[in-house]
Amino acid sequence: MGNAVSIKDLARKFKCAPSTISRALNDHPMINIDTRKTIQEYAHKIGYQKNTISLSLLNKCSKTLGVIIPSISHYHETAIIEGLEAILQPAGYLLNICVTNECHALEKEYLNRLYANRVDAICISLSQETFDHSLNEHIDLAISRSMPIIFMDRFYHESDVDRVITDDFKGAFLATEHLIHMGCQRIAHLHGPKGITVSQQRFRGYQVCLKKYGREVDDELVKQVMFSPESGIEAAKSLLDQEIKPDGIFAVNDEVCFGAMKVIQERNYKIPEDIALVGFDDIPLSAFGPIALSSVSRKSKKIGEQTAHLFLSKMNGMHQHQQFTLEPELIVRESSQRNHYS
Amino acid sequence: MGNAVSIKDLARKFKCAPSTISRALNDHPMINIDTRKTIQEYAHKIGYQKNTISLSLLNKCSKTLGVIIPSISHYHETAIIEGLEAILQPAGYLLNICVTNECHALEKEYLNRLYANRVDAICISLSQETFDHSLNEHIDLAISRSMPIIFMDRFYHESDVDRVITDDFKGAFLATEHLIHMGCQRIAHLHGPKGITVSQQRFRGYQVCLKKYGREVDDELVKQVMFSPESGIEAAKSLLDQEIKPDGIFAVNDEVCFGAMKVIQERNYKIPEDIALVGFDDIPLSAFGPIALSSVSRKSKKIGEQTAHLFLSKMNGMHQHQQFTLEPELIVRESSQRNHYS
DNA sequence: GATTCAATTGCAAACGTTTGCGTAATTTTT
DNA sequence: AAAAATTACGCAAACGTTTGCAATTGAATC
Repeated sequence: MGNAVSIKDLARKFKCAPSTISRALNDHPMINIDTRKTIQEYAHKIGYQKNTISLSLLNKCSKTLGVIIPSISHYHETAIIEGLEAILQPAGYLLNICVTNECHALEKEYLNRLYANRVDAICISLSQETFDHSLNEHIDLAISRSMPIIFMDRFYHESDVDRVITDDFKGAFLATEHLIHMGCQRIAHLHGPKGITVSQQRFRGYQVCLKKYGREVDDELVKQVMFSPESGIEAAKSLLDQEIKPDGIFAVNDEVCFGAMKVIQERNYKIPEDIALVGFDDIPLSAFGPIALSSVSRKSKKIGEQTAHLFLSKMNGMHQHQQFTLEPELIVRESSQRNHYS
Repeated sequence: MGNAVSIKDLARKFKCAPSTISRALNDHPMINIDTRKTIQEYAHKIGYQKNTISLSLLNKCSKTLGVIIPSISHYHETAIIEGLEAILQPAGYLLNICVTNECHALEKEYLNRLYANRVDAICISLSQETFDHSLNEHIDLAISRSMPIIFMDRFYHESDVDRVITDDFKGAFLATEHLIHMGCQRIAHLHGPKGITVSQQRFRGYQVCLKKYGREVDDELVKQVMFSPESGIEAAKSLLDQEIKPDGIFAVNDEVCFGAMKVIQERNYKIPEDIALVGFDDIPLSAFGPIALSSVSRKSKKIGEQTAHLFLSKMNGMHQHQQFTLEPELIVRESSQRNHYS
């Protein structure tokens, strides 16, 4: 890559100053129309392409957005990326995507590397380790360097930050309420990793809904899981091994729910008659499994789009912090649709 | 981002030349040990971080890899990204990820934008449109600009390029052979989009295997699909509406297979007794659906890792083109495991 | 006390591009 | 024909960093 043709090369070729070439290529008004045409044609012919690195240096603007996410293996994250790209590609931006695997050290390292590269802003969904140990110096450092930070999903500051999140509380509330409406008496919850905001909010939605309908929150019906089907399997087994078995399960996400579904079917319970199921995230496959899964859609792509818009507004000089909370939507399918209404 | 502290600011502060600061920060041997220490400590204190954009300009090396993929919503692509990151993060690289949505114009645009940003190389999996219309001038342009291009999965040049692919032919062969061993007599194939290499190779593996075992390839048992469950549903319906119904299906990928599975269950055929199923890609959920899906794993993460190694070797001066073909592996689960062996 | 040597530091160019200002050449106006 | 205005281009600095070479300093040697 050391032999790319530059504006200086063109200047030599045309025996003129680099500035003339620059003006010709940028359709500057104060340039002779013939020289402009000649230069443009020649530049196009030999495949000249502006080196945007020098522009980044000059303009202190790299036309690049840094994205730090804990994982990229779930629908939610990829949909966010799709949403970001849908808005930012037409705006001329590129995305630097960094996956932390829930590791704080990596998050810190990436944050620094993105700053070194002077990306125009960083969108971040915090890692679990960052949460668990309330580690936030790296974020504070980035902010003190006046790097714009936009939180997606997982944030820790209560105010004074830009963020785009889903109303997980409401989503969980809707899911639980739906199970109540379907006549479920003993609604279990598969609770996500503790430190993470989304897990907490979903659990809270579940709790508050039960209380609103006069139900007790039974600790035996709340199991801790990771965001994986394996974990859902374990938790479901433990639920079904208990004396008090659930007749409805609200899981922290769809992967967990798939795991639970497998166990339930293996033990010959019927879905949704014996046990109704509702997941979270509305992953594409949830509609196409042998039993279509009910799920709370958190409009993942929209999170990306909204984040992109927030970012663009910041680039346009909006200095006030903005916080968006998107509305989730309950999608009812076979796994929870009963004819029995209470 | 216009107020970042630079080496010049430090030079002013210490009343010395920028070069002294540079040498101090880089542990240059010819620098007084005390000044070095003082400068380093102060730089760390105020959070100075080298601007790598200027380094990119100077060294003609951006420590960034461009990645162009047709989609990011499937396991395969995200696993590739994980593989790339696993190797390239420790090596100090960042990834510019661009999703084309199978659109040629976008692919061309991104290719150009990545070149403008002077990424160190571009890994690309070609879009379907690029295939369908054999559009390759944009690739040729990039190559003529001496931008290193590494193909993943979907390529078009037969030689003289760097590439990392899976042996799709072999994977399809293994899947088909397995269905034959399971006693299937009428093995259908859900054939992916025509122009795409992987679809063609998988179809060829299916064909060659059938012929090897003395079976006819029945056109009625080969249905065209897109890479989606919806498409799998349609194709399965059309298969089951025919007079000659299959007793085994090899699908071009797992999503399609999930769609087919749904139809098969709705029509009360038993899996695997009436119809055995094998998919491709071994997506994580395939093991955890109510019926665990047999599938050909194409070691998606390994593709990313191998691509990363190929890239690094190119960065280290390896100029010869390298081509890697990874071995797929058949994972047998419930959906095809019969007790009947032929 | 003059010379040599080593240890530090400064200078300036380079990477590729843009842009304000100056200037030459050409045209228009008086 | 002289003055003014216009047109088109060049010069040089700037963005932040590195690095070969020159320069300075101080100490050691003759």
